[in-house]
Amino acid sequence: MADREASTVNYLSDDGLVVRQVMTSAPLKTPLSYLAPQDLLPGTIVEVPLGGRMAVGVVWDGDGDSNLNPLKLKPLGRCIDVPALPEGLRRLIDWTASYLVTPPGNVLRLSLPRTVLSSPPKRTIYRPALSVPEGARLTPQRKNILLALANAAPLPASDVARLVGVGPNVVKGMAKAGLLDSYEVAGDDPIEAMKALKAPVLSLDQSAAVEALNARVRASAFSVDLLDGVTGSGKTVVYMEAIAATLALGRQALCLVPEISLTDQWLKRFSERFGAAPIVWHSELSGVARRRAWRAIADGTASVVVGARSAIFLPFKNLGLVVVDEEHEAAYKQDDGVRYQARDIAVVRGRIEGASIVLASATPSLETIANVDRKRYGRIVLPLRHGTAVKPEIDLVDLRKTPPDHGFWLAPPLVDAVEKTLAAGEQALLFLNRRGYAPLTLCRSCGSRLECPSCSAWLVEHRLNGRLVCHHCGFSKRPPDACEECGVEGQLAASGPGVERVAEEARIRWPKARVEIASSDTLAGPEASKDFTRAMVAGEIDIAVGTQVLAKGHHFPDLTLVGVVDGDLGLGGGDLRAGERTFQLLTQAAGRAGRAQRPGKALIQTHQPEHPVMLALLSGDREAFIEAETSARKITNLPPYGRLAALIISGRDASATERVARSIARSAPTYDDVRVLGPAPAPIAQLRGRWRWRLLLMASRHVDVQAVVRDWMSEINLKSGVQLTIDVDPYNFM
DNA sequence: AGCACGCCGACT
DNA sequence: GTCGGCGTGCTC
Repeated sequence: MADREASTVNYLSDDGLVVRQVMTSAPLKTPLSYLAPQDLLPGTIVEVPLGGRMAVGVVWDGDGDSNLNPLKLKPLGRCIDVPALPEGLRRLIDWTASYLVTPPGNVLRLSLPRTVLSSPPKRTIYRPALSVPEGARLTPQRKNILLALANAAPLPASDVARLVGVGPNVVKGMAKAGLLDSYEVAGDDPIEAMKALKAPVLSLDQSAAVEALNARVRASAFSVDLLDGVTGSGKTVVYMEAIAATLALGRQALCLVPEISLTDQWLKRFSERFGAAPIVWHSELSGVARRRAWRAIADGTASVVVGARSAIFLPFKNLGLVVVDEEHEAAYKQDDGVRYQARDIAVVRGRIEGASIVLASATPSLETIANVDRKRYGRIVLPLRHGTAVKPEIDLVDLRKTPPDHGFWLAPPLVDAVEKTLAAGEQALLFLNRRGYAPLTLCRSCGSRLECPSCSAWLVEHRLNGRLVCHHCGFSKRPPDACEECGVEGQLAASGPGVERVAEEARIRWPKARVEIASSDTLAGPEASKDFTRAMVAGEIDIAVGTQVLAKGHHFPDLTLVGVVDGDLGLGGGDLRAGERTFQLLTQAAGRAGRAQRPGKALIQTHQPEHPVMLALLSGDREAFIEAETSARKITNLPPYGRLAALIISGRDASATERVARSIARSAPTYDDVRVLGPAPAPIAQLRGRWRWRLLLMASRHVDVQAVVRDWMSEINLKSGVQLTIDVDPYNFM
């Protein structure tokens, strides 16, 4: 770094040590100062003494604190054999910490998981010997191995064996006989190289979109574009070409996906286009896979990564493109720990790295729409391809006029539609975004409800495994025989439907139909998910009853009817994005119907058919919905036209927590353009045994919310088990 | 985050 | 009388 010679205060004259800043994962406001050799580059990962132990840290940028006495500083420890943290990522960590009002060490932990620090084991790899030794037997198997290795990089025995279809001992035997040379190298398995294979045939619209995106990529400068196209318009094809253009420039590409379970079909298409699988990154990766991916991304050998939100903090060496698929998905917002929004972080990273950002969605978020309107983002519209997919016909079922029979959940119009679908030999999907059998169990004798012992939430009955489950903390127990309040037996009644109960109704109404449930409970793991998809495509299921895991991504050619059991679910509550989210989810769910040659139909059951969301769904007029929602947010000064920050005060002691919340509220800032609401008990007042109070700061868009919050927090001294969490741009108001 | 220091219950 | 419970506080 060029600034070193200028920082004379940092020189310790005699032994050539300088003061350097080192960031550790300790939740401190700034990095700490240490004595370091002059030639140590920022980004280097080192061990440092910290509070009587050795901690891992990253050499940070900038000079040390000149107020510290250099003679009292400690020297840093050994360097760790890991690629350095790139400059762009260091700047991103600083920016993110400042934006979220959280210690940068907390953000660093997202970029530097512990598992990547371990050294890869030594491996033995093999290549053909330069000359064939005398008397070595050349069996056909051995010949094949020599042939396979002739033009390939040296490989470990197991890989050679797999390539040729023999056991690994054949390879080792050849090394003993002198036919192969073996040597040891350190490092994880190398990454397969990508090469652009056959370019796809594109429609005219798709070609135009590809041209526009690739011009952005080739400019090698920061840009953001909304790729706006309904399901079936070929968004994936288009942004894959942008990835190809990025690879051609020798830069890396990242594709963010909201849930990693969606990537199966994506990975297949990717391999067809690029001849190798991309690196995947998500929370369930094993230690070895994590280390291999992280190091390959840092040293630049991994050129394409597909990952969940945390992948935005990976140490890319030369990032040229980030695609945020389904950019409107709430899953991009992390809702505990460091509460970041990966889509927003992607845009910031694009600015730092000089990269192109592509936000892809059929139902863009209002935040993105606002940025398009402000001309900060470009917009590339991808119209529906003619002949390949048809918008489903959407109808509302007014539950007030045609209610379901007592004890049932499907109203007569939906029952009729399912019957017609079954008669035509086609498939129906009943959509209900509620897991389990019944969301509530109540006692008919005393009226009490079964509640979680450590959360203020109802226990959800799951009949498939015979338990009552808390969806917030995971607590579960066997259903009791008698009411715990009044002791009366046999009076506990399931109330309301979940997918299991709707499936039960479907089996009663249509005993011959093959009914399957698809929720995160029944489709846990990629295998179960693949099985279900296969059975649907093969026509082995007549009626699928599913939660939102079914609403997206999959393509079932014989599915022609989607029934939304409770369209109003999610419209209530104090969530500012309730309408937007319902519109997006129901649009997606309805979009499952009739994607192939057969026209589809979607029926949405609702108690409020006059609600703007329902009217927008009915007319298929997305723009009208956006306009109405936009003007409502403008009037109320809510995002994206105002700023929000939530303060969550939590603790095990109910009254101490309330006291702290009230005292924080009393010291709230009093500026124009800033309002503070609360404190109010959180809608789920107790979660995992902790009582929670909330404050909401609302400000105009030009207010520096972070500065206001930092200022406010500087006067607050927390004590005695009460914790304060700051959530900038909150999504979750529970 | 870790880890030490610090004051109150059941044990060799 | 100690061993250790985890509440509070600091880390260059």
